[in-house]
Amino acid sequence: MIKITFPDGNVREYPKGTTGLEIAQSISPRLASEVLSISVNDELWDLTRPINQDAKIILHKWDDPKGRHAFWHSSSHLMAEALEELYPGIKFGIGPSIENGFYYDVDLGDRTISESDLAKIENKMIELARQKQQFARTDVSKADALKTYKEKGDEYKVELINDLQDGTITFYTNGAFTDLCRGPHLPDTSMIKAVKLTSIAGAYWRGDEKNKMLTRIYGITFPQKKPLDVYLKMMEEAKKRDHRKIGKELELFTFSQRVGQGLPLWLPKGAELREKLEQFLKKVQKDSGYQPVITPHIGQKELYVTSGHYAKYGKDSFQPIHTPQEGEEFLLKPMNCPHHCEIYRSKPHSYKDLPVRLAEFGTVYRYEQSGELHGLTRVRGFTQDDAHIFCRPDQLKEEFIKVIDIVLYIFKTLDFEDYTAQISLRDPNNKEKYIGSDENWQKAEAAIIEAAQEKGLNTVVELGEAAFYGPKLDFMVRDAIGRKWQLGTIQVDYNLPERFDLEYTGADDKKYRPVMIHRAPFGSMERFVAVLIEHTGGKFPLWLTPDQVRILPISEKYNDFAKKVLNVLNNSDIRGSVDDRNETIGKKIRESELKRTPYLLIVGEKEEQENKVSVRVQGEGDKGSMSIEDFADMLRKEIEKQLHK
RNA sequence: GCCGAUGUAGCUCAGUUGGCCAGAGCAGCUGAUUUGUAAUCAGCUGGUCGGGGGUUCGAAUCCCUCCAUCGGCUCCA
Repeated sequence: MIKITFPDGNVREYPKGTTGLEIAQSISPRLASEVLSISVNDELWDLTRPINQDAKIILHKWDDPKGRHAFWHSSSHLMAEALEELYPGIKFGIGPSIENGFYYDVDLGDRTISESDLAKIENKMIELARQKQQFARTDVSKADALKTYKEKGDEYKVELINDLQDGTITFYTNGAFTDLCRGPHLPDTSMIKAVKLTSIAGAYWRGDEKNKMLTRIYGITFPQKKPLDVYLKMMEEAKKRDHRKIGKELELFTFSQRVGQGLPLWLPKGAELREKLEQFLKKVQKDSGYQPVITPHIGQKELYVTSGHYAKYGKDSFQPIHTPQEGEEFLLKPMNCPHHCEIYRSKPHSYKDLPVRLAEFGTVYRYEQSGELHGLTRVRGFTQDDAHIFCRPDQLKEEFIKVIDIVLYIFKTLDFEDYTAQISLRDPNNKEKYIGSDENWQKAEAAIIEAAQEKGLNTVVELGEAAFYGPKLDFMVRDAIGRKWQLGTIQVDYNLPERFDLEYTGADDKKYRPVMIHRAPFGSMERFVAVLIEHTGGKFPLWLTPDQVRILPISEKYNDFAKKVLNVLNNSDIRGSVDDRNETIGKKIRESELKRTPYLLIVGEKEEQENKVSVRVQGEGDKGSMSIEDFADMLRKEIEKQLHK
């Protein structure tokens, strides 16, 4: 007998060689039908693999990423089996599970697959899944594994196996398909009930553009039909919320081929929205001791040679601007930090002055690869809500915490309730990629980790994701339909103060080096507005929305009264407009509803006589009439509540 | 930058195997109507079919090339 320890600490005895599936069956048949994979002593296993020693186990179901991982990984093998049957001789790269589904990279030789072939593959997958094929695991020696794939002529698998250690190699077989795989897999294919192949794309073998481009087929599967429908609905909803679509509908921003790729043009409504966001953050920053500064859009090449950015990004940036003066070169600024360093240098600093917090909504230009550009989330000219904090090393953690407070205040105000913080540290095995001393890196990394802990942030640590000059803390938010976005960032930098020879005088009259913090709570105005659009579906909070109120006269006879109402509202700092067109009230309502104007005021004979307005709330309908003052008061209270005043 | 797809009026889209002056709805303009909670009616204007080149008696439709957009890959100071 062996002892099995459950997550709650319970211990039960089972015969040696018991499988995860049998353990699940011993608890309840229902659990056995739902369980997808098992952790055995923190290692992810197949449910059908015999357990021969005492072990700590966790059973993973669909609600657990480790359960879905097995499900989608098995689905990827199922798709491979279908592909091999439909396209004999096809070669396989890798086919992992991903956050939402799975993919497989395949080399089709001379053949091609298009979107229209996907249904055929899906049907084949369903057909094979119904055969209840078992996933059989076999240990193979490296020599045998190589032999198998050399005979099959699959050079990709051969390359993968060459990198593996003998004794750790396993194959999995389902039906006619055998694949090199670490597992784990489902007991059999019958659990895969709903299949959707979502897209086809090119992907380089091993992500290297020097290698051959393989065809990547993405898909997602579910244990029932219903969650697939829910998923497909969610995808549709995401399409509806696409900021590029809503940005057009609400006339927030546009692009022009003639102006150039990735260079957004902010339309009046969008500019107004963006301005509100800026004012909001400026107020918060003023209260937190930041000092606004303004710097030019270009700087001498020397500036970026000093900062080190020229060496690293010069080739891939907008190229230098030349002047009539021979040899003179300027660069469009790709970041604001060097300018701010020069501001710091403009006068001597005492330890008593620190921290110095310089803030600027600074527009920067980066030559992103053309294929990278995407709506407002990835552009070539954008405005950072940037600030640089110069502080003493002993102030670092406290300053870091203060920045976290600002970020969290913003998230709270804009209803981003679900967020995590990613701590990006350097890759300990690849230290030469980074600049700065070991000691400084350790200090900075410790300060970030401690600050995040003290604020009780939900964090994940990523090694190798740090910037080349320092570690960072990035905030990832989930929007209203569950998608993840990276927003604010806080970065520690020991490098630029060194390069710009920044200093302050200590109490002992000696010179010291300040530490620099880069931070942008929004990230960039462009990206933040894009995420905000997708999060809200274009229904912005009242304080932020460009048009808070639209006044709709029943007919032209009441235009004068409508203008009077608008006047009263304007005097209460409420933004609005009158729809004085010669249109029916039904049409005016429809258009304003589609523009997502939060409040519509309908005014006609009745309202004019009683000096009242009829209120209609966007998406909710008629709310009856009230006096203009009461309405203004209601809006004022709503805005105060949104801004936590 | 790489692979693949797409590009028709301000917007959303039709345009059959290459064949009469390239269509619709919305928007816009003009007129009628003066409206009570999601589209009033009528008329009109508007397109070198992404740009350039080619094949053909004839090209939105076929070919080449450039540009842009979309889906990925790589990248993201």
